[in-house]
Amino acid sequence: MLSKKTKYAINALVYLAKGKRGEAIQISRIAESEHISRKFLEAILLALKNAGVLSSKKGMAGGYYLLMEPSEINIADVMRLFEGPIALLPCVSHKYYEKCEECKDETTCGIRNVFAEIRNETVNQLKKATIQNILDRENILEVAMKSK
Amino acid sequence: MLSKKTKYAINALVYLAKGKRGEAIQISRIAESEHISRKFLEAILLALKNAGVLSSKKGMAGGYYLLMEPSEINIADVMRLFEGPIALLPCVSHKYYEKCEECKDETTCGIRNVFAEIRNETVNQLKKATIQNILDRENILEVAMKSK
DNA sequence: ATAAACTCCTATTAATTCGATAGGATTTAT
DNA sequence: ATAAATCCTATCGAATTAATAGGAGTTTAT
Repeated sequence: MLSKKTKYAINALVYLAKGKRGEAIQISRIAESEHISRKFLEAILLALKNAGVLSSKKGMAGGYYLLMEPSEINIADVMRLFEGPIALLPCVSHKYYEKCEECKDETTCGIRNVFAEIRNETVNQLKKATIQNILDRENILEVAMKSK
Repeated sequence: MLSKKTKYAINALVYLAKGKRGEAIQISRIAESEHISRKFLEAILLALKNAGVLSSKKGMAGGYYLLMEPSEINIADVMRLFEGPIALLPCVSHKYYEKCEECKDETTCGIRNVFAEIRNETVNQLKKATIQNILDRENILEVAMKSK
């Protein structure tokens, strides 16, 4: 399961993507709308900023705004930022590789082989899931529900 | 990432599947071979027994043995047993469903829609990954390495 | 200039989960 | 009987997660 940090990050990104591009939005507005602790969200937005996803404007009328296009922000990257590796085993992670303590031979390990495949498919899937993709689905679903 | 519990469970299952069917193998033998704390492994095997994957024989010359076929034991079920839901959000879990605290409308939530798809594909993938599948891969890999 | 309204940053805390350990009860082959 | 195994419950320390606190720094309206 996703940690609350990751979930809140996605909520905030979707919220920002729904607003006007370039317009700075204050932490407290997002926190209120999405029911997130303001101080907790503060740390999350800061991390997204340091990762280059968001940018911010300080001072009065300041706030956060998207730096990347919603179509370029994907769940895989957001998850890596807040949860660490997507791979289920350290020995199949690209960015956080670590040898399994007592693996006799990595090249012939069936477990590793299976989990390597799982990792690859999962990453592909999570990369396809962008913020833009989420917005598009929301629109489709809303239209579909109205015509019911 | 998988917890050590889940990882150890898979290691133990592969170990048991490599041995003779029906033969009871002691916890300490598995623990030694796979470098797992004996007491910790005890709890893991007990859980697998209660889940109907393993069975055991008490007393002298006792131990654990597979109750299910290696081709019927899949990673999805093992993960559910030790990690809980496979879904990344509670609102898209089948077996552990929970409403998201502040979701205005579940039927039009784009986030939910995306993560529902991710869940389905992930479950399919993890169900295909059986213990038998791991053994098969190991054999293939070993043959391939020898001919190098 | 100054005060208000923001972000930025570090530290702390409370609660939960994870990995491991301890010890005795129960069962069974010899 | 006894030795060797599983069964079961309880506990503990460490790590992680979620949240809070407080103030330093920055910008802007007035």
